[in-house]
Amino acid sequence: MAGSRLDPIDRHILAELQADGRMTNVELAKRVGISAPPCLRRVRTLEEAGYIRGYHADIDARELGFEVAVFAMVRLHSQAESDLSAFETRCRNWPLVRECHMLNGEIDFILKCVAPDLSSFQGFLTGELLKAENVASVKTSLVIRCAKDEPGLPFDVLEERLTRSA
Amino acid sequence: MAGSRLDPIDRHILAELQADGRMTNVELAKRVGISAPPCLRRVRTLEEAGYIRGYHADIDARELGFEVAVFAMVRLHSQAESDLSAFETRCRNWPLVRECHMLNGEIDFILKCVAPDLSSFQGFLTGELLKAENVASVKTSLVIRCAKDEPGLPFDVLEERLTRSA
DNA sequence: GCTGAAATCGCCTAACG
DNA sequence: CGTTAGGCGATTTCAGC
Repeated sequence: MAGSRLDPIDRHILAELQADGRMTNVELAKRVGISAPPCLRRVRTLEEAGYIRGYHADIDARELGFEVAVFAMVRLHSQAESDLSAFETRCRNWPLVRECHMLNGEIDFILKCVAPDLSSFQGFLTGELLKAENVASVKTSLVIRCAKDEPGLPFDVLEERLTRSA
Repeated sequence: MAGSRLDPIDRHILAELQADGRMTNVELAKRVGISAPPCLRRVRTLEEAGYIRGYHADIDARELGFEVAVFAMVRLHSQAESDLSAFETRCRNWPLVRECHMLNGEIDFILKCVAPDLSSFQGFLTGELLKAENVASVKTSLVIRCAKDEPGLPFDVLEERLTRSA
């Protein structure tokens, strides 16, 4: 099983850094029960192995002036691989699109977008997304309110699985 | 406009910490062009004012053993406020549900879920979500692949807006 | 008010056992 | 993995703009 190449201390490190990515190494070491140098070595290894992709401040979108969030469900005309990846490349270049996931089922892609206000989103929608090549239809849903937005992964679920399979 | 209570240095700090949340304070100070002490004070102020909600390591879900991601579109029978918030509370207690957004339109909520594998997601779907009170229907879409998943916000869009309105 | 300079304290991070 | 130790960063204090 993936994730089991990591020992419990590594998983503990990941869980702590997910919860507080700015924690000092000595604090982290104390929490996971080892001394600072091996702890730092583990963190570096986890970074280089790709378990840790980066560290990011979590910034309040509304406070910063991004008042609207929108999910856009996109259907394409062609689902040929070259057309799919062309659309993905376009999404990566649109700053208002923060996430782009290819889905199974009738919808080809779901996009999570942010914008300062409704009119700037509509500018993007009509001026960019709907005009883009190969886009057949776009259904948008405004986020009325966000009830939960947890950054990472549920480590408790992982631990439960690993102890059960042990 | 929101976000304009911040001066350009504050916005620069936020952008840098969004890009690398583990940057040292002296490096941050160098990048934003002030010395370390006032830089640290600004960071603390931004944290206390709620602009910065936290710092999180970005962990690779697949590497950790979360192989599947799913979007679930949920409709409820009742949209009375007490019923909406009851559903939101349930979502907050489901570890596999990482995001829960209330939407306008025909779909009441969109949930972003992760799971170690399909069968554990289906266990959650049939054992928890579909059984939950007030849930009328759930349409799920598996994420085939993720083309873009940027943490954070597009600061360049913000800067462009602010310079244009200045 | 703000910033920057200096000084202290604590942490980071080698090298070694 | 732990301990030691030297260098650097963090953070307070204080002076200046």
